[in-house]
Amino acid sequence: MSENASSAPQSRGPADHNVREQIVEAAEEHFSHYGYEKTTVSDLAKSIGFSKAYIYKFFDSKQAIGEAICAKTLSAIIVAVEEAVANAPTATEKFRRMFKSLVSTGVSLFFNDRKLYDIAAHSAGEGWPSARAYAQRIEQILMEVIREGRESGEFERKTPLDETVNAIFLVIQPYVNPLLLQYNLDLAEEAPVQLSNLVLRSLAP
Amino acid sequence: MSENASSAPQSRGPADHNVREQIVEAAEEHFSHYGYEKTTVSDLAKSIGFSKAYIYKFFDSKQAIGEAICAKTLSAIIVAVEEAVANAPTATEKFRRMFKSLVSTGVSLFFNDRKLYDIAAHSAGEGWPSARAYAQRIEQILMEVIREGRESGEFERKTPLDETVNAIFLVIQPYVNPLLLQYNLDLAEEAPVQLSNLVLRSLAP
DNA sequence: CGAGTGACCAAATTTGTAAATAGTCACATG
DNA sequence: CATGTGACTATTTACAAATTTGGTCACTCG
Repeated sequence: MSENASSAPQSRGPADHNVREQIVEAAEEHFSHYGYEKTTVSDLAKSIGFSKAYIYKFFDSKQAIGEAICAKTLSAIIVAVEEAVANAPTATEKFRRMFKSLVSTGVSLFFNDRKLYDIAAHSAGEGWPSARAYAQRIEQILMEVIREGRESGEFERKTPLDETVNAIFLVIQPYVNPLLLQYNLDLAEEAPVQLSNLVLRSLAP
Repeated sequence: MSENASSAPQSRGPADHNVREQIVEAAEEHFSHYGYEKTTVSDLAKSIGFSKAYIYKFFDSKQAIGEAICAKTLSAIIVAVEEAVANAPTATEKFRRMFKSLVSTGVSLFFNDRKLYDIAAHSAGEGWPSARAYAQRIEQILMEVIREGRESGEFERKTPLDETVNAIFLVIQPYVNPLLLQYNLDLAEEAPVQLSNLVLRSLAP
């Protein structure tokens, strides 16, 4: 939603009409169908009726295309989380729903769009900008929730905010980071509940 | 230290003299040098002067040998943890040291004995008995520490013990499970401190 | 009978090589 | 000049043949 593909409309390569978007669309379809490795740049070019060389006028590399669709995938998760948080009455409940929706969206990505999940996991493993932005946004939302809870008196205020947020971020990391989630799938059901309880206990005034 | 290799001395295969031990010793050396996959059971046999077939009188499979040295590796970590816990005055401090020693021993295994670490990680990923026993023992020690803290009045007593232990186990899991630790190495320094603080806050009466 | 093995097999792994792919560039074309 | 491309190369990948390896068993030897 921020520095995504379709944003930055200013001339970046040659014409800006909509070729870049076409590439992204084709990539999204091919990647989610055949996976990142199995789709070639020529496939993408062919499917939008251009030559492979032209693609490189819009993206520096195949990986850059992967980045674009990875960013799209991850920001869909963020949107789900934002909605979940927005609909919650208290900070306590915001945290619970945030954690839960984060995990369940991730898990459903894993089972329903494995190919896209794999890209996201790879992205997280390599520290691509899309993954960094994702993690950063989550931390940001988390901080807003904690701050709200502190202001409303739900949470304690002694511990430095940064420290609290950082620690909680560490707790949820294994279920939120696509690279790690896949190794914790068997805990995806219980972890959000159990860990929310623990975290909220640690936040008690 | 419990149901390890060299225990169970009763006749298991043919003679019990010390062939089994020789195998384990040779395996430990070869595995840590060349890795599990790169050492063949013929290598092991040759290095102790027997034929490959004879090895199978003592172990059902190559994996069983891997299990044995994996169990040895993991129980070395447990020993370090037990010492750390034993030397701590309070339950609070026991928990801090337990977590810290668990991580630092694991990290040092990763950097100093990568080949052995890889076996442990594989073991954890496949749910081998050695890894299960390791996790179980950690949970057990954790429970003892929490119980002690509850009895001494350091920790709260309202939450069911099982639930508390389970949640804390989930928190430390990513830094304690060899399969996961390797993806969290960059956090190995801060995580034990930050998370200990959070957990102990959640345990406050 | 207990200690120990060579020979054997199916499955996995390595190896060598032909084919495919990411990425570049000089050049069309209107 | 803006839009677009075929042809080229260095590097990967895909694949089949050849080798190795995990595992078994009938057998020897004392």
